[in-house]
Amino acid sequence: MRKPTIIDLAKAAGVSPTTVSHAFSGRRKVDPATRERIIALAEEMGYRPNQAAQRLRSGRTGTIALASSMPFAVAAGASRLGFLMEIAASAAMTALTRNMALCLIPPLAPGSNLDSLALDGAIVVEPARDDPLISRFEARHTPIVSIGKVPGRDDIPAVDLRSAQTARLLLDHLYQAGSRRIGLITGERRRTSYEETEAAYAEFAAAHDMPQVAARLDETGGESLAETETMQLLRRNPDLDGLLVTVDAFATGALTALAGLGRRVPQDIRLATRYDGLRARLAQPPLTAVDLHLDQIANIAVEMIFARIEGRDHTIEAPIVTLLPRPSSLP
Amino acid sequence: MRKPTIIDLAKAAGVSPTTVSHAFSGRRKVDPATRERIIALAEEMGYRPNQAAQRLRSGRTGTIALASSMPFAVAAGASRLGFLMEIAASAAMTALTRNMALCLIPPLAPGSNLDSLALDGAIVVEPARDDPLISRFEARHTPIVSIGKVPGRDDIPAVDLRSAQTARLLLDHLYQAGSRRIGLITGERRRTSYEETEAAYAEFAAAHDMPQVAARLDETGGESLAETETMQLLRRNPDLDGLLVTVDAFATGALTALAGLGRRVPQDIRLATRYDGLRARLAQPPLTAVDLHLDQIANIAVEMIFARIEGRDHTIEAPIVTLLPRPSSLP
DNA sequence: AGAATTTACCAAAACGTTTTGCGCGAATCG
DNA sequence: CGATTCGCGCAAAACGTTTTGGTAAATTCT
Repeated sequence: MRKPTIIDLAKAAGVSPTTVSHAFSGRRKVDPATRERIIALAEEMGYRPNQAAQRLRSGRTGTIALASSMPFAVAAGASRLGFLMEIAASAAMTALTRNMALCLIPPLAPGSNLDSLALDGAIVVEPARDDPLISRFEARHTPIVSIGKVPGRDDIPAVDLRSAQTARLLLDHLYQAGSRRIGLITGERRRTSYEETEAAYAEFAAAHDMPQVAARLDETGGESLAETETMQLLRRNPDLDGLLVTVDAFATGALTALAGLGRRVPQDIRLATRYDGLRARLAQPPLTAVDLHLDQIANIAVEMIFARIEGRDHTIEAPIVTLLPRPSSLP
Repeated sequence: MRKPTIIDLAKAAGVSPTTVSHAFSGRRKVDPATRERIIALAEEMGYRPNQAAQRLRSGRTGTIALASSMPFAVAAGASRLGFLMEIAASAAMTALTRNMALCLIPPLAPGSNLDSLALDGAIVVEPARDDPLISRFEARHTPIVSIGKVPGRDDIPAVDLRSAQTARLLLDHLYQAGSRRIGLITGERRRTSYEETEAAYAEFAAAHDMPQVAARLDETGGESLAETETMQLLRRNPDLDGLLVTVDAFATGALTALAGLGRRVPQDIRLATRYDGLRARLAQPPLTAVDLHLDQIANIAVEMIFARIEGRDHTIEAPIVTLLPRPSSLP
């Protein structure tokens, strides 16, 4: 009573294994009648092609990597959660439906064993300009799909995170909520989301005749760095009445700073961030954020890397982002 | 310039593929000298055994499942994070070092495609008594390791979550912080962690001559259910000055209720929970919790399922839990 | 010294697919 | 009507391991 093989199925259907294979793969014509008979019989017998055999034959490994260059302190943190894990959960599920396994790659311990594991493709999350992750995979000829464009690399397929649009959405919202002097805090590394946000901010500032007050923080600094830097920022620019902070850990750090300075949120100064994670939602007050639809993004990334592995080239539009207004910026 | 195979390596070493295989697996004696020569040569040529071939030959799939019976509302939530993901992240990494892929199994959509995917083993997270997940895997003869014992099933290998000890730790702490009337909130499903906590609570109550005030909530109810139920609990037992809430989402719900009732935390009533997630840490005030060392737990579970798959039976002690006192229970 | 055992290795047969080249009858073409 | 194409199907050769049943030579036993 072992699992039926393609041979068992072929015998039962009175055809050769070849025909069964073609019936499933569609790589050659088979008579529609026989095809249906085979499919039905397969269903009945509970036949599933053996993956190991398929992979051996095809040379594929059935594994795709999910890698992030964000330092753990931000990407995963002491609690190992957030942005990356949210993507991982969705991507893992979608990969499953494709009979692919998703491997989480730890943030690049230098000279790590990354070379030892065989991969069909890699999904890279928010890479920075000249990110070593990218060159690693390229050196191995591993197909890449990026979540968030790779700065300066339009040739690498990516799921757009729509950061420019996100920034405009948040800035317009802060403006409508009454803010006239808005500051910006992003990260130091050159990621597309920061660059687009900064550009949108510059444009917004110009359009509203607003002075630019911006800071870039070291991502490994986390909440505490954001706290001290926000303090300084407000000391130098006491008239700030709005703050756009792209990284959620920075945003909660900023919130602490504001509380320390005695600025009331949202009455004196309004605060908004990008990623709608637990941090944003549980903050006091809860932070206005944007629904990036990360689950869909993750699925799209998997579909795209899958297409890429198969040699097809398939670009899928990223979902539209939507604003999630919360007390941190509401009157 | 394709990847060297065992045959290439055998030729280079002047032996047969058989010998190379044995040199690596150690399943038969080979001359130590030749063995070393082979290993060195393998290193030099960059030989890695082809996994697909190994799996085809051995009949293994190289995939283990990570499954939870907790409803998404609690286990993953709108943000898909928490307990489960924390385990997933660690387990995935450890699995990687074993050349195994970890698959996240979605919480059992009834009649789902679970049967379709081939698994070498499954790690089940905090199963309940008579959990359908368990019977599913057993029906398929898939080896199981449970994180948190399976109630009533001492025959299934498990990594103990030490819930009895955890409960005692928290109860003693609350007592030392001044609480004399402590209430308990757990979940409805019969999970070992609840059962052990309840037992420890009963024992503690008896020892301290304290009346028992306990509630079990529907896990799908989440924060809002916990809020209303906590209200009721306190209305009926206004003298409560301590609360042990095992599920973090319930704990934050309770916190909201307490605020609504005008009870100050920790002055009037002290609160503690079990899982030290983002929720506990970000709550206002931050919640006293316990470090379960989930990363280690996850690794242990992977090691155990791995041993189990290979036919060995290997039990590894769970790490000792440690208290994380926070303002929710500190004077 | 001959028999029995151990050592060190090898050849060949799986494992379950997919792919390639080929055959054969039927349909189409000039 | 002969020649060509097309549709449908098959046999056999990979893909890279591990395992099993061997065989000589070296060692040990009696």
